[in-house]
Amino acid sequence: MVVVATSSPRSPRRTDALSRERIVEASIAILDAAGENGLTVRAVTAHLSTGRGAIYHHVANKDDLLAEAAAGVLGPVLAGAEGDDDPRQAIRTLALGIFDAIDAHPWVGAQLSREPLQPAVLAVWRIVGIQLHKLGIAETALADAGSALVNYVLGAAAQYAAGARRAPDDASRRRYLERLAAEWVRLDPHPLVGASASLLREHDDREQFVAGVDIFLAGVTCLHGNRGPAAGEG
Amino acid sequence: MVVVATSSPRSPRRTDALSRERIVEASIAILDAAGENGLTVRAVTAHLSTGRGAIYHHVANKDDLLAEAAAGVLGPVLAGAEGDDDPRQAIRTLALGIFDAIDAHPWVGAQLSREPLQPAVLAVWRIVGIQLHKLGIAETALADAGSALVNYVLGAAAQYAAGARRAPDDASRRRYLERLAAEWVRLDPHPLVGASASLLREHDDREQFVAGVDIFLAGVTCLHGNRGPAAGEG
DNA sequence: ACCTGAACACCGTTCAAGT
DNA sequence: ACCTGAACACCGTTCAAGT
Repeated sequence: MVVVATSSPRSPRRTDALSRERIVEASIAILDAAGENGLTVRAVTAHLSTGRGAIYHHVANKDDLLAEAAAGVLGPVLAGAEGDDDPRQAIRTLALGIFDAIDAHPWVGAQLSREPLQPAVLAVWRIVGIQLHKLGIAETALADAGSALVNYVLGAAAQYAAGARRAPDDASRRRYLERLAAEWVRLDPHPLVGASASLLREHDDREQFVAGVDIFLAGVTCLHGNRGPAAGEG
Repeated sequence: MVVVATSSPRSPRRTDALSRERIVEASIAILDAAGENGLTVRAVTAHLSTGRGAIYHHVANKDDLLAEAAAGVLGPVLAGAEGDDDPRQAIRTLALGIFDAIDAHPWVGAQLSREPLQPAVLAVWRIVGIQLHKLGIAETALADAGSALVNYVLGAAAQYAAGARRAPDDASRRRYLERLAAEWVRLDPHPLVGASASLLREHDDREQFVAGVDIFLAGVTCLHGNRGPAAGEG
């Protein structure tokens, strides 16, 4: 995108002139600071020092605003995720990029699960499809594996983000997990629950997330074994 | 739960007396008929022919109402999902039960991704954990496999529900997929996209969903191979 | 063409007043 | 104790009036 500057020596124009970009930028700032409930048309227009109705000249409605904000966050992540030689590594990189973006902007998680047609989600489908194709998966198996992987990545990232929203810093996260573990064992005397609860306190969301990606990759490889002997099917 | 009836011959009381159950019941009916945006305190109280403030004697707030409604839908599904001999089959049954519940009540999908601590979600964790334990998975591997599976099931079901919300009946679903496939190939000339787009038109959400569960189970089995030779790790 | 801000038709929640 | 419904403090969106 080329920006042509007017060549006046001291620019008389302020950084004015509402635009879709400026509106989306302000929305992202508000969402990060105040969460999804904090995003109101009044907050956006106040942030931009303009009238309440002004944004409707550049954006259809609030849903559009939210979708555009999510695309603004994920755009760079998705743009940088195509060029890796090893398909497995490319998928891990993409998944972790999405995880980190949602971790930094938790409201993105809910937004991605809301609208399957939005461009950012379609881009994820595309990248996953290409990498799985490189692994030798095709036809229905490709569709099944692709949807499984995309749904896991988007679903899990949203799930972790929901937790992160409730516990923004490390200390509150520790308290949160402590409370969850305690309530867990209180509700359920099953010995397995006790063991899981103590693991819960120490686990790392990001590592667990990518472990899930690896389980998927192993499953895909196993079922359509292009590497090692295939496992039997029940 | 035992209901004790007053023994008057012609009951003078109507089916009155607001209760948490009646309020949740009305909320589910409204959510099914009008979607998540249709659930307003005014709609609920009108449906129950009472004052706007009445429900606050039985329910904390609107979030509480929504969580309780989701629990009301999933309760029976989760209660019936514990007793199967084959762990893999038990997991498939649970996953499909959740899928069908969300398919019938799409608003449940978004609700499950919103609050990780809600009882219904904890019940899913519990059941999945027990079944994976039966498969011989333990410790960190159990935590990783459990979180992967739970996140896939909840995430995927929510994703499919988001699609179903936009295309309630068969005809509109066909049009929806047709539009998506067309736009897909228009945006992206990659040959892989063309093949995927035609598969998209014929695929069955439910079958694809359970295929994802199977990929997961295969991955878990492969990585901690208690059946057949384990695949190597890169 | 773009912006303003009052006005409209809604919300969730509270609370004095009733029974 | 439970219910009522007016009142409060908000919303998203529209639109005549301005520049």
